[in-house]
Amino acid sequence: METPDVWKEFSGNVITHSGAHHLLAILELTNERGYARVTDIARSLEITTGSASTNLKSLKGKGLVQEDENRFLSLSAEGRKLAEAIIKRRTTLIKFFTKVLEVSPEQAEIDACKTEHLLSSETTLKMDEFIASKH
Amino acid sequence: METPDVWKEFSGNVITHSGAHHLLAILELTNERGYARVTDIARSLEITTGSASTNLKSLKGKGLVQEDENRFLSLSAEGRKLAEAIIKRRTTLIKFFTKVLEVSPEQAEIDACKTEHLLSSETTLKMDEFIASKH
DNA sequence: TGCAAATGTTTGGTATGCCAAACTTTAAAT
DNA sequence: ATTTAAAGTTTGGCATACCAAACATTTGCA
Repeated sequence: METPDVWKEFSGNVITHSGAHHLLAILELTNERGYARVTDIARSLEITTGSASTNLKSLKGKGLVQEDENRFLSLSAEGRKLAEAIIKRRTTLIKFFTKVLEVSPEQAEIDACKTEHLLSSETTLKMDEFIASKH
Repeated sequence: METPDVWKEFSGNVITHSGAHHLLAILELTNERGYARVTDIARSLEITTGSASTNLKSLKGKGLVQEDENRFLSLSAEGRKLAEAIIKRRTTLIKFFTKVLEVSPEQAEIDACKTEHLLSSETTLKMDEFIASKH
């Protein structure tokens, strides 16, 4: 039978798919180019600057993103922690899907991308341990 | 670097989390009680009948849900196929998480619920094969 | 038959998240 | 210095998806 308390947890996720990718974009852009502006993030995610501007305002409001006097964006400590956790999850997922399950790299990337912000730390940790012990 | 064509696939899913659970509710209710009305689905998912009514109208429009002259709802052939595929995925995921990864049953259920409509058939098939070969 | 309860729909509100287009601001280049 | 280009924000529109509350319909019982 349905278990409503479980299915409704979907909407209670700490970060949305879109939000997660904005954080990742900031992290990657600053690592690769040294800076991340609204335009850079919009280009990276292939959305309009208008959408990026609105989304980033929301992330700023949540204390995950900061902006300096020259409009350069960066992650707050909390945002950075979140982004790094997601990257860690993605790496684990892709490794697990391709190495353990022998899923094609293309599909593994898509599945990892769709679920990296949703799977619990318990499950990804267990995947990590599985890889470590058997491979 | 970001791969926007991949991250954007999230929104291109065939069915949303909410939609999936409406289909599952219809399937389970008809199996267990023989019928499914708007009220039954709303109660099952713990949403208002107003929300259920609107959501089901949309699913009817997509040809996944049908309604007879007495307002009893049922799945179309396509809707049934989709719902059964999701149930199959959920079963596989829970089994894989608990048996292979040794994730707690509670967390396995939550993670399965969050990702059952998102993971590709390739990945879930590989999980199935893994369970079959090693357990 | 007629009214009350059950069932179902609609409306207005909130929130996310995308777009296009208009607008403002900032920076650069002649 | 003025103009043009780049960068950023705001607005209105669309779609999903929830809610509460008002409204409509149907059903069942007295």
